[in-house]
Amino acid sequence: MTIEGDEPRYDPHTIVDKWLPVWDELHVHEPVDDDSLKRRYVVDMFSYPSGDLHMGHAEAFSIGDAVARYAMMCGYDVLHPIGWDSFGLPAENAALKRGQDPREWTYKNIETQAESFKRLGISIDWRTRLHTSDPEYYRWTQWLFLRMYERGLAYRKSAPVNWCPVDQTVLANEQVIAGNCERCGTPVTKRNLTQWFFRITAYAERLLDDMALLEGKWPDRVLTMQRNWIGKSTGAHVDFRIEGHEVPIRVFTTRPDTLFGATFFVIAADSPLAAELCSEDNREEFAAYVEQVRKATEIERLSEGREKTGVPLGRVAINPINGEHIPVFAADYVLADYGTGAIMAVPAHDQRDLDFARAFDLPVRVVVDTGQPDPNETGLATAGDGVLVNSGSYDGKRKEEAIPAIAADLQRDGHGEAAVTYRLRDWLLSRQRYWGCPIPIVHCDECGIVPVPEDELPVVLPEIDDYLPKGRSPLATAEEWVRVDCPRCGREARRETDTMDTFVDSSWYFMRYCDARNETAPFERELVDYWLPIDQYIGGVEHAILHLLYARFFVKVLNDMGLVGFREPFARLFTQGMVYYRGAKMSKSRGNVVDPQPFIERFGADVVRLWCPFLGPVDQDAEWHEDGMEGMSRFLHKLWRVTLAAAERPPSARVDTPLSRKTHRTIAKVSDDIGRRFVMNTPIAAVMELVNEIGRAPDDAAVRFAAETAVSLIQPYAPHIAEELWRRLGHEALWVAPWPEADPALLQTDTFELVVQVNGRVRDRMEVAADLSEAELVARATASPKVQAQLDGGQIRQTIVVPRKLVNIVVA
RNA sequence: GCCGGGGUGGCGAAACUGGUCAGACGCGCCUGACUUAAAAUCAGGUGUCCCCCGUGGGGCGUGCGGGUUCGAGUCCCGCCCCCGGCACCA
Repeated sequence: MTIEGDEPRYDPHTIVDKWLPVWDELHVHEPVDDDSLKRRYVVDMFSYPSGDLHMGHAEAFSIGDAVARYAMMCGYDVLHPIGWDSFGLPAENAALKRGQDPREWTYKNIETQAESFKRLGISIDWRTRLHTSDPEYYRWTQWLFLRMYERGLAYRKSAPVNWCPVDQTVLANEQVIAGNCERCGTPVTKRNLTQWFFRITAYAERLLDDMALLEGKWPDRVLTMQRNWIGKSTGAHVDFRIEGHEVPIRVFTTRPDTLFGATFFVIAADSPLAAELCSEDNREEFAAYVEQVRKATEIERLSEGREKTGVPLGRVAINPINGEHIPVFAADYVLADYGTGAIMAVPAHDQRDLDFARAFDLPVRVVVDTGQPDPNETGLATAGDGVLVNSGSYDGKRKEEAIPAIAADLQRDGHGEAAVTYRLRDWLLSRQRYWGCPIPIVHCDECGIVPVPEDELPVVLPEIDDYLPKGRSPLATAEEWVRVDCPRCGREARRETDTMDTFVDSSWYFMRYCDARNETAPFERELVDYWLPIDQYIGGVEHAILHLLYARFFVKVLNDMGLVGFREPFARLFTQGMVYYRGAKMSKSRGNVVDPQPFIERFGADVVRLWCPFLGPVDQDAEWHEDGMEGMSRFLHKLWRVTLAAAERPPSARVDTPLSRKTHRTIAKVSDDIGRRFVMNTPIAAVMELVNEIGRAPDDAAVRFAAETAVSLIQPYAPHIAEELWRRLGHEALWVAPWPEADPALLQTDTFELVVQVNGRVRDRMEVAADLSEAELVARATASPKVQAQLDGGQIRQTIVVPRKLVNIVVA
């Protein structure tokens, strides 16, 4: 298997077999943690072990590795870790389908994937390796949960929550995509359940504010998506007294200026408040309505243009600003968990309220004159600017003056105040499934909710026989595990049987990487502060508001706890597009995965690593195809050929030849593309161009230098062939070789091709000296016979000179 | 409906701040070399139409219609189509 000597042909496999063990043995991909070195922390979003890697992974990790290797060659001490997000539903579903233990299935897949990463030659520091389903890891997930609990950031409440009837578990809002379950696509329904939440809403403002730190460093669309998701709106809280009810009911409105136009009052039908307020006479009708609402899926409920429905509650609310009595309804167009779950309805100025008013024949009173036609006639609510009417002493005020004025008056009179509300809701973290991190809580009849003492962590996931989801956690069937002495009073108590959402596991893994084997803490602050924030985080757009928001929240909490010294985890984010195949996103669950392995066997890892990013701009979606991978293989053969030929030539010192100039331009282009622009297809194309030039100019004095440079520049993408060719060029290890630097003097040319235009159309081009003055350039241009022919005696009205580029002559 | 992204050759795509006849690089296709032949490999050509035997020359071309400019794929206005996100959030 020796590769010494002069094989005429490039054989990818012998090269991979030669260098992989060398890299491993010499630990070349582990940082040296030298304080004097500039450092880079490059993280690819970790993988979910639902099977072997597919081309989507291959693309993502090719990009990440190119960034990591480029940074290494630029002299950075690079930490490039790896791990697996190994808890989660698919393992459990697969286990059910095959009668296999979720553990076995998961860890087998992890091994397969790890092997694939190795075969691809990704520059990973394997010492960081972690799996979120290892007790050594989830012990600290539980520990963090308890710290959150102590701070009141983890709590239990009964609320209407999203329920997936197929997966038989609750879901966070972020996991409901257009009314469907994120994982299985089933329409989601609502249920009133007691569940665990993280108080992410307490951080809404800071999550929003700190986006200023990310501006320009994260893709705009991700920031926009997060901003929309948090959904801040400013307005006022207004308290309405309900006749025969002691406590006033508070509503939120963005339009306190329309308070005089409130002609009825609506409470979310599925909120406890509606049931509480319902009068005896209306109870039957109300119960039937709530039943109907509960059964509707989220998708039906949200569909636009749907008839407004609701029932009267037989109650009267009193408008605090004018004492007016208005009827109270329960309806499902008001959401129980946004704002206060109740609204004042102003049909003239809100389309939804107007639709309801027309369905129930309720009065519509215009209180802001916008100059638009009367909503009573058009059926269209008016929302624009205008002047207040029918509003007592506020008449004549403009909308924007009225909003603060009314809010201030409400506050003065104790009926409300200016307020801010967010669309973001608390993060529902408990799941009624087996394969997840157990929530470290004990329920005691005497003491209530009792946290598991720290020294008893981890609460190990018990082994059970039946994983089948039944609407309550399968953990409940592990009776011996559930039964436990209360840590506080010692009486018999029961363990919490819900497990955590996997997004909890993935909210802190990138910190654990820095201290993956720590047995006394989740990580040491010093180590984490050394590497984080992550310099470059790379992953799919699909996590724009799930993982990326949750992780930001976690880091802010840890920062408040003094466990880390930074507020944002990901200084720079790159989101690659998704890889599609046969019209759908490539994924195991859709059954349209393309396995890289056969291609690695046929063409070698380098070709696969080059081909994925070459498919198109990596930030955009791409349709997978393999026509062209062959061409990539041809390119490497050509690189091999021209480099071995160049290796025969004497070393080329700094010479000024066409090829050396091309080489320097290529260095500048590739460095800029990878380092600044973050594009991956064009640097590969640029190296191809250079290699073509080398092939065409085998006798150029700079040929050896050009070949050496091509080998260096391709290293981030094709490290194996690069390493081998580098040695054959007579050098030591490529991984310690510096990234080539472009010589500015050789980027510029002494002459350039001057383009001569007449009236904006190119008529001639000529090679001229670079140091000619503008006047001289114009003189040369006008002297051209072709230009003269075009001028045809006409008057020259203007000449435009673009330095080093063109002269444009404008004639009448 | 609202918010993003996009529409360029037979195909994937380049053109980064308006400036070298737009189309780099790769695929495909065509031609040639090698071969008895084919495959593989290598070299060259390849937007489109018109005049011309050819050399050469000219016109038209970046979803559609306008505009700004000496000059527009790039900027502005108005449309059409595709993809993604959000969607009764008061």
